Amino acid sequence: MGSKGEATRSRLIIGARELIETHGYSGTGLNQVLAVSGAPRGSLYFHFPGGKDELVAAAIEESGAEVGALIEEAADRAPDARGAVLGLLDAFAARLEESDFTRGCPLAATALDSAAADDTVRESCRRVYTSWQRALARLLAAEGRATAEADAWSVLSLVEGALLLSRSTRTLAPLHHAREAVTRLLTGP
Amino acid sequence: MGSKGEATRSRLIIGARELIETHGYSGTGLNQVLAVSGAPRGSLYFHFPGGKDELVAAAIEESGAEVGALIEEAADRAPDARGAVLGLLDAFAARLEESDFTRGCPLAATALDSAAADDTVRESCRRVYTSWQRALARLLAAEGRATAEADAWSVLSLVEGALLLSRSTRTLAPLHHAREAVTRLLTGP
DNA sequence: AAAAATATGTAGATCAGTCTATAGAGGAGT
DNA sequence: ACTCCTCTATAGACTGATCTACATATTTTT
Repeated sequence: MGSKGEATRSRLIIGARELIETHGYSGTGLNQVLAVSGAPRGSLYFHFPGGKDELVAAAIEESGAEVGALIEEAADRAPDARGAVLGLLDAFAARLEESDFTRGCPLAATALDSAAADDTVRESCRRVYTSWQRALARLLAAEGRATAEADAWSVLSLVEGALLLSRSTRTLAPLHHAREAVTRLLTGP
Repeated sequence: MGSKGEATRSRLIIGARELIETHGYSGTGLNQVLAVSGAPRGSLYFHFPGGKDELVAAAIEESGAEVGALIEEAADRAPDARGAVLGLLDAFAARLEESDFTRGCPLAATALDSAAADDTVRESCRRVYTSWQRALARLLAAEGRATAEADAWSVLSLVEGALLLSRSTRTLAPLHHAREAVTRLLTGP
């Protein structure tokens, strides 16, 4: 495993991540990925014998891990679960604004347009979303919240929906109002 | 304006709606649309000189109007805004389950993967989402809720996020938990 | 030298869009 | 009643580009 090979593999995943986040699975061509990452065609099928599906699945998992780390980071920084979610929303808002509303949830576009398609990619999306929900549930359960599992799903729904609407309307309003909603949801019992 | 022409135009939109809902903008080929609707290629460019973008935009608007009617219908049936949203969630849950988790929000896939596509489609999505938010805001304002505008965005985020997650995980859990969250959000001040 | 990785070339399918030809309906004029 | 004319709509072939995947050859690393 030469470091050169790993570097090329990494560049391919990075390129795929950038493209599928904004254009989804079908909207991303391998030629585009190759152009962005500067890798030759042969390298793609050497590192990802499964072709497009394997590359996209790897990109999804990597993006998922990155957001997972973002959740943990926000949890470390904030005094409680509510603060962690607010921090997460702020981080997403900043990302969305910096990218001129092209980068919201890195999985969403792919999760939706591959839902009826390939099993590999769809399964990756399912696994990543579930891992995020579990991370949130852990935070909520750590505060003794009885409905941690359910609340984690609701909070994740709120965040994902706000990202979708903010990106589509090109306004931070949905994300902004999601802050208030999270505060209300995670206050009290 | 023969009725024959209108019928063909309608069949094209119906076919486009079915396909873009599950595969998004990029994932839907015009050949597929033609095959599903049984219309010849020439008819497509006769009724939609703007090509794919114009057809998809028309499909988005029609789907948007249908969901808008669904909101009004739920509002008529329920005693208050909270009940209306719960009815809407139930309707979406039924739709999702009946379609084996392929049909959630009819716009979402297109809204996300058409970020780079022509402005026509993106603008249609933005307009439809905003119209849904306004419909919800009217319901909330009618009950004297001061934060109707903000709450409408939050509720819509919650619904859209739950649809996304339910479809991706192939479970009704997110939609189910969204019911509880809506109840909590729309109870009290 | 053997294995790992890179570098192109190419195949076959599908893509959106344009082109020309033609069928059908309804009105006008004789 | 009949033909002529026009507009609407259908019908499908065709184009050039692009797509994923595979094949083969070359370079780099161990």
